[in-house]
Amino acid sequence: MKKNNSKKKSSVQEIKTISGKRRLNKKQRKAVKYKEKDILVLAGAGAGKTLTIIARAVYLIRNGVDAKRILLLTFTRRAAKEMVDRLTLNIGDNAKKVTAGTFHHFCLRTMRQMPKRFGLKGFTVIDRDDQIDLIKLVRGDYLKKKSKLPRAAELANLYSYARNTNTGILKYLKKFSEYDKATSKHIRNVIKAYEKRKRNNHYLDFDDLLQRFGKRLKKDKTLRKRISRLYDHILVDEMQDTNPLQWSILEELRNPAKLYCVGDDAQSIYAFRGADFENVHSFKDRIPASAILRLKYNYRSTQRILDLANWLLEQSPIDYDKRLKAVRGVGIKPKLIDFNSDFDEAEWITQDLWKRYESGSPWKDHMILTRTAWASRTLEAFLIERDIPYKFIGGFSLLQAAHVKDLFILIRSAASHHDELAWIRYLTLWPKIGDVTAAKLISIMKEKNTIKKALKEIAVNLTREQQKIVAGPKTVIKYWDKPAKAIRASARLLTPLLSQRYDKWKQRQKDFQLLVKLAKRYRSLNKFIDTFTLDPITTASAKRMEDEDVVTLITVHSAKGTEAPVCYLIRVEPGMYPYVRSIGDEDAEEEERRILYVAMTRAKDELLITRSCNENTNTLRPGGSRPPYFLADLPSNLVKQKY
DNA sequence: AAGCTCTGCTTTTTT
DNA sequence: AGCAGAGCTT
Repeated sequence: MKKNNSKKKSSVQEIKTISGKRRLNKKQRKAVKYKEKDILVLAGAGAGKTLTIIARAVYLIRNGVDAKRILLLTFTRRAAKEMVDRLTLNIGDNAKKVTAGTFHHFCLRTMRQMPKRFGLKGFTVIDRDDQIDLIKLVRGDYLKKKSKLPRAAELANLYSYARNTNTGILKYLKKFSEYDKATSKHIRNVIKAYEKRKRNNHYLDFDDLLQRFGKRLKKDKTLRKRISRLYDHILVDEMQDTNPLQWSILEELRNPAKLYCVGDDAQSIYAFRGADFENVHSFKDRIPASAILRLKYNYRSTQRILDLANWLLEQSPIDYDKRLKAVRGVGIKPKLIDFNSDFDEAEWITQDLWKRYESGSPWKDHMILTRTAWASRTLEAFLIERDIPYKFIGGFSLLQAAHVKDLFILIRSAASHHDELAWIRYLTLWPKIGDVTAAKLISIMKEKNTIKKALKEIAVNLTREQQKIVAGPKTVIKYWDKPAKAIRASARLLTPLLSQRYDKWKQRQKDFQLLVKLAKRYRSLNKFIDTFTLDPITTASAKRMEDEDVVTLITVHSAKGTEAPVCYLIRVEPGMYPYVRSIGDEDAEEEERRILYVAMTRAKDELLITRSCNENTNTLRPGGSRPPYFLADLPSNLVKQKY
């Protein structure tokens, strides 16, 4: 198979990357070739976490491990895809045999393969928006009982957080929230009602994917054996972002397979999702026989950039024990540039981008990092106006656009007449039908055991003009195995309705053509729906292909694991770092520091920090006291400041 | 009683 | 841009 000159097994010295070959250093090689059972590789930003995880897989496969027996778990879909691409670069098509994906993806896949073993029959995966919609429905019932309740989105957050940390909801509320006892109980009741409704509809929300999987494996020893025996090696990326629920899944999977985890506690920025860097700190306590290896050298950035990042972490009360050392040399000092408004800021950035482009650097060498999707709106408008090609990553996805959701909901309603959420939304699209009528029709449909009978039954209850309502799902059913056709037909049917409902219709309609194009890749609508629920494609990234020469506009959270020669951090203002909503909560504020740290350490050669400190940002707190701000006491020698 | 429309308010991060 | 709630129309 693979030729080996020496008798020794092949060892990995070099790994191919998009930008060329990378030689592993001694420590990295040690990690990659680790023979004993479980290992945790702790590495600072840019120290080659991804590189070593790829190298590990390559090494294993070259030394005879069947690629099928490697499970590679990542945190985001993007990371999974990148890993597979990089693996392919090194070992070719064998890479496709590796099971790679997010925790959610892996759990869903396995449960779809053997639903009965997990106590499931047909089920629909619902995303966060659906979850909120369903909570809204039950929340409405409880609101009548005349006491206050948090909003649906807040309820979803509380519930999700409690589950991801394996905590009961009441216990969680007592510990981490300000709600009094009565409200807490009220909240619990709403959640119980939500769970019941969810069961009746055969829905699984994102957390169910993990929880159901983990629980079943724990209970059913035969099942645990069956699944855990499929893998010899489990590679886990971004270990610091795993939460207790995910850890419990790893516990079930990890024997006899060996664990190889990489992480960095200074980059833990998903606490809001229950991420717990105890999974990193307590690794050795949980698995006493394990090894921990630290990688110190930074291969990404130049030292001036790291000096600033190091300074930021040193300001923290937490000792991260992470002084990043650049291998690449001193480099250019980061720039800090002040503007009067976000308009001036956006204008300057677009000008700077053009200047760089015209002097020969491609668009794709530039990344713009934003704390929130919303905060980059001004800049986005400027990018469009000044004809700078860009893609947006993070924030809103294509599926979240109202009109796309409407179309999806039609397809889902055709999939099952028990899908309450889909039917409510679909029916209320039509004139003269509000939630009351919709609820009536849905209860009529519930009685029937096939969708065809259900459709017939509601047709009887509709006026002549309203017969079109049933035509929608009927058409979709007809084209079930031809997703592109089904979507085209649905779009045609909905257009008269939707064009009235939404302005800028022409722009929105383009998304439908995009969907048709995407749907062509799928053989049936089932797969299409699943994929889109779990991996929502963002509008901008769907429109542009991966390697196109475009500027990347990205939320810091999505940017983890990526890099670019030139990085702009925009709106680095008081109220943004730390973000206003985190102010007052010590842990949350500290997480904000790590977010800024992640942002800074994305830059390879140049880091440009921009901000506009106007009246708005200075009056964030009533009484005029200044909010905490990470760059408040920035030593002037660390950056080159401009006005 | 059900549906519709207008207005003002808020706007994190992701699977 | 989307949501909740008030008030208006059918």
